[in-house]
Amino acid sequence: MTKLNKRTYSRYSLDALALLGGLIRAARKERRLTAQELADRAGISRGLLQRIEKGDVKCEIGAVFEVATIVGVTLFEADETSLARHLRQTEDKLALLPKAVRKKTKVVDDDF
Amino acid sequence: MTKLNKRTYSRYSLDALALLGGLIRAARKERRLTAQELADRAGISRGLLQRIEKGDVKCEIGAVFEVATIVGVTLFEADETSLARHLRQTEDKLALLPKAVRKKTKVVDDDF
DNA sequence: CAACAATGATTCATATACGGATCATATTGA
DNA sequence: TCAATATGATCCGTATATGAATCATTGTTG
Repeated sequence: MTKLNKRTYSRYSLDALALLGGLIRAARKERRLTAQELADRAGISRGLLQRIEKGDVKCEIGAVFEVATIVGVTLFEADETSLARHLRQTEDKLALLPKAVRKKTKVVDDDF
Repeated sequence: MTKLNKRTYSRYSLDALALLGGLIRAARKERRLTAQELADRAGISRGLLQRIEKGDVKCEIGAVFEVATIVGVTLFEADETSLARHLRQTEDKLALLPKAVRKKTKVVDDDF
């Protein structure tokens, strides 16, 4: 079966991605790191780093986050401890919500 | 040639990714969206959404950002206009930095 | 300016992320 | 409770992202 489903991206997603790439690039230059050097540190190829800095949508998010972390671009403006705390809070919040979302059956048989 | 290079990820990257996935999941439930519904809106499969909410490092960053955007999880705490402004500022900053990083030639002729 | 290093942009082979299908389990509403 | 639905977790075929290699161009330093 041919898969011709082409994904679409909102303007916001594209801008956010471009911004993230730009921040990484700026941080790398500030630290006077070669593209090759940063790529090596992150365990990726120079080509992939190029695409990341361009804001390419088709990149492993893990690779992008790793590169960002290495050059000090923080995604959540939070240090590790506060990140872990935030993680727990999110988990707690999830515990309060229903575990499955059930859609109402169209026909409402409403005899109180 | 077999490629056996396994990537590594810092604790921070993994936590940040898990947090992002958790935030997406929580936002989805708050909006009472089924996994299938959100996946459809984002133009991805339910399986991929599962991995995204788990914080899987191997996902297209574009897909993750798109899902996050749909449920209202903002990465940069910025609306679109301010995002665009931030983008320009980053570009300006880059213009000030040297375009290429040149390493000092450190090669010492040490054959003796 | 000359030599050299970094970047940008290709191409290609291959590892792999993806969609789709399926099944089991969990959860909800009646 | 029961039936219906959502979720979780597989497996598989295929589209594709990745690494590696290469070349041209740009930028840097001596």
